Amino acid sequence: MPELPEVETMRRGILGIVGTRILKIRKPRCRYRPITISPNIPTIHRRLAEQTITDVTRLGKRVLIHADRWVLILQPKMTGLVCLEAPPDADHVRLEVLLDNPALPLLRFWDRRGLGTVELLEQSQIHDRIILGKLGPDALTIDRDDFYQRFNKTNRPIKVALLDQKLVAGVGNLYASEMLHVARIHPATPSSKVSRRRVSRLFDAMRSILLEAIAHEGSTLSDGTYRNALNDPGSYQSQHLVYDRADHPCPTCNKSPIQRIVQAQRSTFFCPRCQKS
DNA sequence: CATATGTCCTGAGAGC
DNA sequence: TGCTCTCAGGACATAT
Repeated sequence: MPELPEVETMRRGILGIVGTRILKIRKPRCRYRPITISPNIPTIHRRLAEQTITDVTRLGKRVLIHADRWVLILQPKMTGLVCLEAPPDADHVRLEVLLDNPALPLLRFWDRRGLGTVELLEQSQIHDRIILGKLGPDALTIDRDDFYQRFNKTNRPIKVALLDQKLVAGVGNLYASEMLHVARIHPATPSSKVSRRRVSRLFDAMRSILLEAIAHEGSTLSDGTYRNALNDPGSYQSQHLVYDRADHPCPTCNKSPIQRIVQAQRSTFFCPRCQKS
């Protein structure tokens, strides 16, 4: 579930490792099927050991740890976490980075479902291997006109288009429903048929919701999986207007119940009264 | 090219 | 109580 706000919270949570030297990269024994790690651990260790971390950045829903000319890319996907404190449990730790810092001795990549990935690339490979053909502009830096042009070019339902990382990077299933509600747009509307005025409203809703969600350190849903780097839950779930609130009265109009529909095999939540066409 | 569907994975919760 | 079944969804592979 980690989307832009959760991944940005992970990034900010481990910023303190900048300036620290990497001692060792290792994979704890784990009874589950191993996650995808590329290249293999000994190679990653050989390239990163003794290198100093120079920056931690975010690319869409990935966390990037920079050291020398290398970039360690952590992709949490559904249940991945980046932990500086004790992870939720010891069984699902997928990668450990030992650091030369008594205050922050160990960075862990934890992932219960194991769909996440770890990849080490050279800085010079990032554009061709991660951005090109995969990622559009970041949801927090794209400009209003580019946003409109991109969503005007596809006929898919606008909710489905919002999940396409090639259009705009960072939005996922939860925040897509929330921003469409605030923008008062029906999620099934073909994207190209949404008026410029409404797309502009969506742009504003996207920015304000993502920024507010970051301020709340993301959303920890009822399964409790998502945690920040210190193993604390986020609090934006208390601000959700429609997500996972089927049959609850719409908090905006106080009249219609929130409706759940399925689009592209994913749940969408909206108010049929507030979000027409 | 654009769009749609299938797949990966584990644990929580439902239903019997 | 303990079993089986369904579902959650990010991103990529494959199909139409």
